[in-house]
Amino acid sequence: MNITDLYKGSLEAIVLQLIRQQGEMYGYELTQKAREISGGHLKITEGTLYPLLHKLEAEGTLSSELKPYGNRMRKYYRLTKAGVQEQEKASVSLQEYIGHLQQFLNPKLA
Amino acid sequence: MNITDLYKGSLEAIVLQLIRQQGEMYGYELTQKAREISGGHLKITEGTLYPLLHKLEAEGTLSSELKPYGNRMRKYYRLTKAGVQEQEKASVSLQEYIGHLQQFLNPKLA
DNA sequence: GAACAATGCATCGAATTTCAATGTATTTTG
DNA sequence: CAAAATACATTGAAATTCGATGCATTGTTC
Repeated sequence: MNITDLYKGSLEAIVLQLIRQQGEMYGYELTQKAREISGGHLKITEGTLYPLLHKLEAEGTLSSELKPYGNRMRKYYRLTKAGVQEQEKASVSLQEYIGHLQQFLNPKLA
Repeated sequence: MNITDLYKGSLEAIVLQLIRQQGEMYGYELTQKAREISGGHLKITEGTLYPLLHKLEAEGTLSSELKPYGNRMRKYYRLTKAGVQEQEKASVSLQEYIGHLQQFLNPKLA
């Protein structure tokens, strides 16, 4: 069991959370920000991130816009209106989840 | 995104944690305890739990003992010596993970 | 006492998720 | 100028997870 494995179920919630905070983000930026905040533990691979972003866009949670940055392109993602709702639900779920994890670790505080 | 999904990556750590606290536990008991502590959110299905327990036993993290309870059998699992080490690592990882999740939710406290 | 829910083990196939590898191209750094 | 970083993406394999199913016992309810 690797600490990296723990993040598996929470990746989507984290991505929505980061985009919400920053307003808009591009893929590579998400991988860097996630790594930074997690103290290096959450290394989102491309094979995980891009399919996830595409799925979220297909579902109508995210919208994207290509913007040139010098000679290369960045694909910026932001939350749609529906996405904001989704993110808010995800945020509540995350907080509950954290609370439950703490219960598991420290069942005395029942 | 369902709150249940969040638990995916942390299932193994939670199972080890519960067995550590209780000394020994059988499969069905684990599903009930997990559900209870998570306020009903973590419903570990049999198709998930039993393969996981078997894997952990095959790896030498858990050992099992069949004990009769009335006319039916319960298969009790406990941590091996190696399993205790594993569990301690998992516990530390879980705490770090929780800390990181809180960072994602509340990045001000950097 | 018959039916149904709960307890207790388990497997199986499908679906989903995730990783590692690979590909292309530009920009920055040593 | 070569290597590392930036930036997009796909693909196939591996791992995980779910839902359905199966079997047997025990407890509850009508």
